Amino acid sequence: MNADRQGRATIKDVAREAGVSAMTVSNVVNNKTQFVGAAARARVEAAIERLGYRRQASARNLRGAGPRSIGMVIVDESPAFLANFFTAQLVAGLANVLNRADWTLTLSGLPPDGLAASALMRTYDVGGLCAMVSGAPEARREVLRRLCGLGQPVVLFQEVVETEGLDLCLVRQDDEGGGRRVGEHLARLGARSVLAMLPRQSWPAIENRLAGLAAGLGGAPRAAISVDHDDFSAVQEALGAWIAAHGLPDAVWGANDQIASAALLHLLDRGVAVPGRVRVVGFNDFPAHRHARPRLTTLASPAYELGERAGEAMLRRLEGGRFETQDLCLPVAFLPGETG
Amino acid sequence: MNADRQGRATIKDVAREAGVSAMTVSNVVNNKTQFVGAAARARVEAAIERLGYRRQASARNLRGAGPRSIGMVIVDESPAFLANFFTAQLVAGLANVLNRADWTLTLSGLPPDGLAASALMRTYDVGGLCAMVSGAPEARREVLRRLCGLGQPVVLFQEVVETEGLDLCLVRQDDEGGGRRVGEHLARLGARSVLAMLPRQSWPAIENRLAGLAAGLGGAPRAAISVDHDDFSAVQEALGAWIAAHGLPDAVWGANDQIASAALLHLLDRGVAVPGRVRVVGFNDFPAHRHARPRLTTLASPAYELGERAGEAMLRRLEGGRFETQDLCLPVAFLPGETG
DNA sequence: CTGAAAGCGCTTACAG
DNA sequence: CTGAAAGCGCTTACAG
Repeated sequence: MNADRQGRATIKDVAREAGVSAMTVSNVVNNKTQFVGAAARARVEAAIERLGYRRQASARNLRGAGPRSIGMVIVDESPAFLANFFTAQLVAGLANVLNRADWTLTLSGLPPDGLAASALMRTYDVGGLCAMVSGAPEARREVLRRLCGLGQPVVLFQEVVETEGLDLCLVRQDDEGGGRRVGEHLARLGARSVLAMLPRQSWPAIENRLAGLAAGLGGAPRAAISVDHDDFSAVQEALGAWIAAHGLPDAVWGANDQIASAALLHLLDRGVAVPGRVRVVGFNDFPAHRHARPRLTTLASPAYELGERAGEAMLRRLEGGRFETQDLCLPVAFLPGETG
Repeated sequence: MNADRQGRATIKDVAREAGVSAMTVSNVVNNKTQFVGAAARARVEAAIERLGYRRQASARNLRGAGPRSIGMVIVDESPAFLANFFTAQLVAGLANVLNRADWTLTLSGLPPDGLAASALMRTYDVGGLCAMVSGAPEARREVLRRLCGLGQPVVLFQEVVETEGLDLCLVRQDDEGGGRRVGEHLARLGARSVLAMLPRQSWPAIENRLAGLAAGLGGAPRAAISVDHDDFSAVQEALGAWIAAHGLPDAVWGANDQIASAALLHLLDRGVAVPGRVRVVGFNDFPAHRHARPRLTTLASPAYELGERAGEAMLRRLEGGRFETQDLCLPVAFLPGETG
C-alpha cells in the first residue's frame, strides 16, 4: 500500500511537470477557466495526461465543501436488500443523477436493528442521506429519528410523515391515486364484490393504495385480507380459504404484483375464467410478471424516476441550504392487461 | 453549508470536552485500547455521545491508508443497470461484506462509452474497483484496459481473461459445470435432439454454459440459435421459426431463464406437452420465474455469494498487497422443476 | 492571470 | 499511558 501511495501523482507533481504552481493545476482541474491562460492550461492538461494524475477526493473534501457523496440506506430484514425490483430501479435512478453531477453514491443495506451500531452513525462521509425503510411502524419511526438526528439532509422514500421543522424531504409515488384508478376501473366494469389482498406488514404505501381503491369504488371493498406476500403458496391458500367461506368475488386486487400473480394462477388452476368471471388487478409492474400469461392488468411504478427526483432534490438542497419542497409525489400509470 | 460545518464537532472539541488530547480521542475511536486508560476512555466516550461526534472520513483517509471505500462499476447500455436480478444480488452481497468490515460501497452504472469521461477515471476516491461489464467483446476489453490502467486492484465478475502480471482477480460462477449438469441431465433422460437458445450478444459466461452443455450431452447440441433475450415475443418467434423448419426438438435449453420462460410459454401455447414431448431447462434462477406454472427446471446462480467473495478478496488484497488467488469460481446448483 | 501561505480534521511518528 | 508536532493533498483567501 506504500507502493500505491508512492505511485500516485499529486497536484504538486503535475505543477512541477507543467512548470506552474499547484494553484493553477487546481484551477484547471476545477474548470475555473477565468483564472488560467490558455497556454498554462494546455501544459497542465498534458502533464495530467502524462502522469495519470487523478484528484484525491479525500483531500478535496477536507478543505472544500464536504463530501461529494450521498448515502443511500436500505433498511431491510433481508440481506438481499436489492431483490425488490422497485428498490433496484430507484437506486439506479439515484446513482445516475448523482454521477452525472460528479457526485457519488454510497450504498448500504441494514437490518432494522443494525442502524444504531452502523458505521453510518459513527462516521461522517456523505453530504446527505436517502433512505428506504421497511419493517414495523415503530422500528421505521426509530430509524427516521436517528437519521434526522444526524443533522444532515434526509430524503425518505415512500413514507408520509410530518416534515415541519425537519431537514427532510419525502419522495413517493401517488399510491392513493393509483388505488383510485383501480377502483374506478373496476367500478366502471360493474365489479361490486372486490377482494383486496394486502401484505401482512402494514405500510403507508399499501394503506394509501387501499384508501384510493375505496374512493374509486365508491365505498370500501367487500373485504381486505392480509397475506405473506413473499410466500406464493400462502397467498394462494389464503385466497382459497376466503373463497371457500364467501364464494367467488367479482374481482381480486393484489396490493402488489407478487400477490396478484399468485392469486391469478390460483384462480386459473381452479378453472375460474379470468377476467370473465373474476377480474384480477395488481400494482407496481415488474417486467418478469409482464411476460406471464395472461398479462396482468396493473399499475406502472415510476421507481426509476423517484430515484432521479430524489437525487435532484438532494443536490439542490446541498446547494441552496434547504429543500425547495418537502413532499414530492409522482403519478403511477394504469397498465391495461388481459386479466382485468 | 457553513451551518453544517460549524455544527459538526471535531476531534479537538471532543478532546477539550473530555479533558484529554486529540490523540487520546483518536485512540479511543480506533479502538487502540492498549494506549488508553479506562478512565480516559470512559470520559472520551461520554464526550463523543454528548457532542454527537462522528469521525470525518475524508480527514482520516487523507492521512491514513487511503480511502476505505470500494467502487462497483456496472457497465451497461441501459440506465436501469440494476434491473438484472443477478447483478442486484451480487451488489447486495458485496455491499454487506464491505459494510461489515466498516468499508463503504461506491456504486455507479455507466454506458460502455461513458467510462473514459467518467469521474471514476478523473478522481481517486476508492481503494479498489469491482466491475461487471456487458457489451461487445472489444468494448469490454477496452473497459478492462482502462480499469487496470488505473493502478488499483480490480475484481472482474463473470469474465475469463489473462490475469498474469495484472492486479486483477476474476470472480465467477461455474457456468461450464452448470451447462454440463444440464447436458448430463438431458442425456440421462434420453434427449437426443437439443436446441440451445442463446442471447444474441456473445459473452464468456454463455459460451461456457454452451461448452458445458455439449460436454454433458456427449456432443454438440442439435442446434444453437441466437435470440434477443430481452424481447419476449422475439424469442418465441425464433423458436417458432426453428420448429417450422426442423420440427420439435426433444429439449430446449435457454441460456438464461428469460429465454427458457419465453420458450416454455410458446410450447404450451402450441399445445406441446412439457416435459412429455419437449423438455425445457433454463439457467440462473430468478424468483419471479420460480413462481410461474409449470415450474422451470433450471440452475441456481450464487450471485449473492459472488458479491461476498469479491468483497472478501478485495479486502484481503488491500491488506496483503496482492490477491491470494486470481480466479475464484463458485458452483451453480441444479434446481429440478416440472419442465425438464 | 499566477503564486505563496494557511488550514481543513484527522493519524503517524516520536518524545516523555 | 498521554501529548505536541508534523504532514496527508488539496482549496480558500489573499497578495501581487
